[in-house]
Amino acid sequence: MAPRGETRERVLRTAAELFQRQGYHGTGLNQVLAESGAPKGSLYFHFPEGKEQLASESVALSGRTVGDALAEVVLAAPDGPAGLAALGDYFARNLLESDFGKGCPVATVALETAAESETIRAACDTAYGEWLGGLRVALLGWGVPEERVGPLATLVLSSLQGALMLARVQRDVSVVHQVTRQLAGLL
Amino acid sequence: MAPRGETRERVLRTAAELFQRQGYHGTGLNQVLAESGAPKGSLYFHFPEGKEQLASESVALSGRTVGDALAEVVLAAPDGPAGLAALGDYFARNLLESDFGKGCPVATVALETAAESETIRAACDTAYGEWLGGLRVALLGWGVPEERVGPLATLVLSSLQGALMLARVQRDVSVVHQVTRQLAGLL
DNA sequence: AAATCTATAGACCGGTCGGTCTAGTGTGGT
DNA sequence: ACCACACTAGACCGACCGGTCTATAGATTT
Repeated sequence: MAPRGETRERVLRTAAELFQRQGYHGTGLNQVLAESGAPKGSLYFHFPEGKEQLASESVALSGRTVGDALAEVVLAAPDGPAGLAALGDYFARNLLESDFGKGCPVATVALETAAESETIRAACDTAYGEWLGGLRVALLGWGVPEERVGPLATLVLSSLQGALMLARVQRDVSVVHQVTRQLAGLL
Repeated sequence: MAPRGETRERVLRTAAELFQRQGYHGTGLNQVLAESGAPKGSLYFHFPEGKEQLASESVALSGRTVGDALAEVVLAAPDGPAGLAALGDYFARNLLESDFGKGCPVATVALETAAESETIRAACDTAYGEWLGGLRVALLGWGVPEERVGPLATLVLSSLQGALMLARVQRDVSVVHQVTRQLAGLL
């Protein structure tokens, strides 16, 4: 038998990847099970509240994973413009490597379920809240005046999210760089 | 019998509304049929390529509808800041009136299907292209220098799209206003 | 070694999915 | 009057949906 918690994590990671690529309603539990190699019984043992719980935890996991990666990328940058460029590069690379299959790991599920499942909506809200917090810290570190940090972090997150979506639609990452370059000019 | 084309349009309008609220995979054809009062045979008579065609045309319709409304709102504005504020107000009102059910009529379907259906992806791309074109014209009219118009229109569209998504997730329109206010400061 | 608990395993369920098919109905042309 | 044609109407299909259930295997405790 597999070690404690191993199956749970494998299922969760598979689900996170599929939800990111195909969205909530576009991803079937059977597919998650097939790709993770787990039987149905295990799924409902580890996630007794079913698909909703699986999606909530997937969003939380993705949010944390990407949030950590972003923090690393951003904190390594010497100044604001470099940091924003690194941010854009990070997402652009993910887009290209997945043939535009993987944009924001939260956005698709967020839009699909915001009005349908309070649980998932809250998980998405939390994930974005964490990113916003990280952005504020980074902006402060780059010398942005304290009273501008809040709105600016919001603007950066919004435009990055929009750019990520447009890039998938256009199958072209240039919009991401175009946006981050202009954001850099604001600092 | 209903007049020529009447059923087709009723189905299309119902579909557009449902796709906007629930996304592509979250909307069933049976629901579209039930709400529009059409039988299944009519659907496949008017849309022989099925759900994909219905979604493509819905996106095109919504894109045109909202695009026209935006053009009206924006062209009525005396200057850039007023125009951007009007843009934000338009979307914020839609969000509030629908209890955060209706954000961008294209975004959810776009994210869900960009990697899955080339047809729908192209329709979304066209819709956003039209909006971008309208934005460029408006910016030019507000005296933005010609070489800045392209990138700036992209930034406005991106950040507005991101803000619309975040607003639904946060169930709060303030992010929309926060973003349009900062964009206005860029002109 | 017996008992207990965690987790796996997958058959099974009613319901809904997108899509097809055949029959019929109202309308305009001739 | 008749015929085409455009459109309506909904029964029907296999596939798949999320979810439940019972049985069992492996590890852990006593």
